[in-house]
Amino acid sequence: MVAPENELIRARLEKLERLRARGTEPYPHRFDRTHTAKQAIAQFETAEQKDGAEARVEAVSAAGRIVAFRGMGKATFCDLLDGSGRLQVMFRQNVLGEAYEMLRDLDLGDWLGVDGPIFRTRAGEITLEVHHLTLLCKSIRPLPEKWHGLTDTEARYRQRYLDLIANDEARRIAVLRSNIVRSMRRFMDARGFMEVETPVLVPVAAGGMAHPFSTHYSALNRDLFLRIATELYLKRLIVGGLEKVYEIGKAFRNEGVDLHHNPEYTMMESYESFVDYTDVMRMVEELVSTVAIDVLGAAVVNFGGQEIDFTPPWPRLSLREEIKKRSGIDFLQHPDIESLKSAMHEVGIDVRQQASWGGLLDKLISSKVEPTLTQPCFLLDYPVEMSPLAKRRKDDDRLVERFEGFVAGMELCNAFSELNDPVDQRRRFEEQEALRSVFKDEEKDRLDEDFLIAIEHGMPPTGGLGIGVDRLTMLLSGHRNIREVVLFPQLRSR
RNA sequence: GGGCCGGUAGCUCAGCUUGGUCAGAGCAUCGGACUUUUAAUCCGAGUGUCCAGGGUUCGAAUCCCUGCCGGCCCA
Repeated sequence: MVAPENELIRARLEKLERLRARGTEPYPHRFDRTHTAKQAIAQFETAEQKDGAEARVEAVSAAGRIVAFRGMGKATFCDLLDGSGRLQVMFRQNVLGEAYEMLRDLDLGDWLGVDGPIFRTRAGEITLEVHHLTLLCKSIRPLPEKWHGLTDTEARYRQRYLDLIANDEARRIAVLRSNIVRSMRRFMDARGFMEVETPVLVPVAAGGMAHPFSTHYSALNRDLFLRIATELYLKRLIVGGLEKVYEIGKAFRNEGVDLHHNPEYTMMESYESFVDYTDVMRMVEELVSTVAIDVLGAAVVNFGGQEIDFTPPWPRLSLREEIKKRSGIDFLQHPDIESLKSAMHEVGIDVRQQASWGGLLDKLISSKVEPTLTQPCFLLDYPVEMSPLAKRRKDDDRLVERFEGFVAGMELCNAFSELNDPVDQRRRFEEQEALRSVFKDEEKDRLDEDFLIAIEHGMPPTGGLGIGVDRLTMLLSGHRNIREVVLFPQLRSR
């Protein structure tokens, strides 16, 4: 039993009992709907084009939540909200007779099924004239205010259903995100990739540099981690000969929450045999522009007042050159920690938090280069220290064939020509393990012995990619805050 | 982790500077009128853990301290 915690709920519970007393079932099992709001309106508009003012569409049945209620005595107007949008419906006493009385016990928030013809009112709104109404669900808790809606950020995140009811933008983002994911799948499938699923619960949180969540599997009495990447499992499949695979799924990072980070986030990773990172670059720019056109109808989007154009090709920028251009520092000239640290200090970067060479360079990139990358572009050729899974360049073994895609100052994706030399891979993992024991506060990749055994069997040349679905949704929806594109973002418990 | 801002009715907010008719408004709700309204309108009514706990005071939504939750900025 719901406690009648206040006047508003008590009043609704009374109505609920009144409805039951009059023989109305407030929670029926099903309803036959012929039209969504959008379809009903579209069909009427089509009829109007043919018949003009005489237009009428008969026998429509629609269903939705009452989100506005305008009673005028013997006539009443309601707005019903369904998954497609709003539909105004009109009730008249002389049409409904006894059934009109039910309106007294309806409230904003109730779900209603209605049947009747569609017409256009004097005020010009396409409206369903209700000949028969069915209560589909009685709501006993009041909705947010109709005009200002729900603006409290915390309530919008904690009770996303209210946000979805009250705010068109919340619905738009949810639908957009779904369309983006569908479009990505279609793109990958069309290119001959197969979608696979790999474990979320893993014995080693490898394949990236992040602090993992840990858990315990009771049946096997074994500690496990939530994956931080799908990379190493997908590459095992490449070893197995699946050639072109991708996975869209959650990865987890046991780290802080900010504008661009949620502890669980969605990535698409893909691996393609026989290609290198230049092929992956072409795929990424095509993927993103195709998805943009698919979901928005254009490859140009407005993001925070700036026009961002995803049309390929995106500029390929050398990481080394960009850093030099923005800070004057050539990282190849500073191969040791102290030298790099003092060079960074000289250009005004706070280097107190970073201890390792890779950590410092990462900071240099994020403070001097990333903010300048507004239009889509790729940064190429990272130092081997920060990229233990990528293949070295043929012309310089201090650098690897790796790129990251940036848009609006935000990292969108990360990709490389995958390292398939098992001896070098083992050495790189060992270096990461060594770095981690020295720099305990910094995340380094972890050695995954099973993965090493896999690639010792031979992995073909492979181009791999990881692209953030949340980030892409932010870019295409125009929101800077990841919490706007995640339906249920992580919050502190209350 | 640091700084700043916020938390008052179901929702959106005012009140806090200057402690004392300050428990307020609009929407929503309740009662009444109204058969083409659309933030419907008109008449009348009731809203409450003022985030929590402690302190100062004759007296605290208001001042002080601590905590919780959220936002923004920085690290």
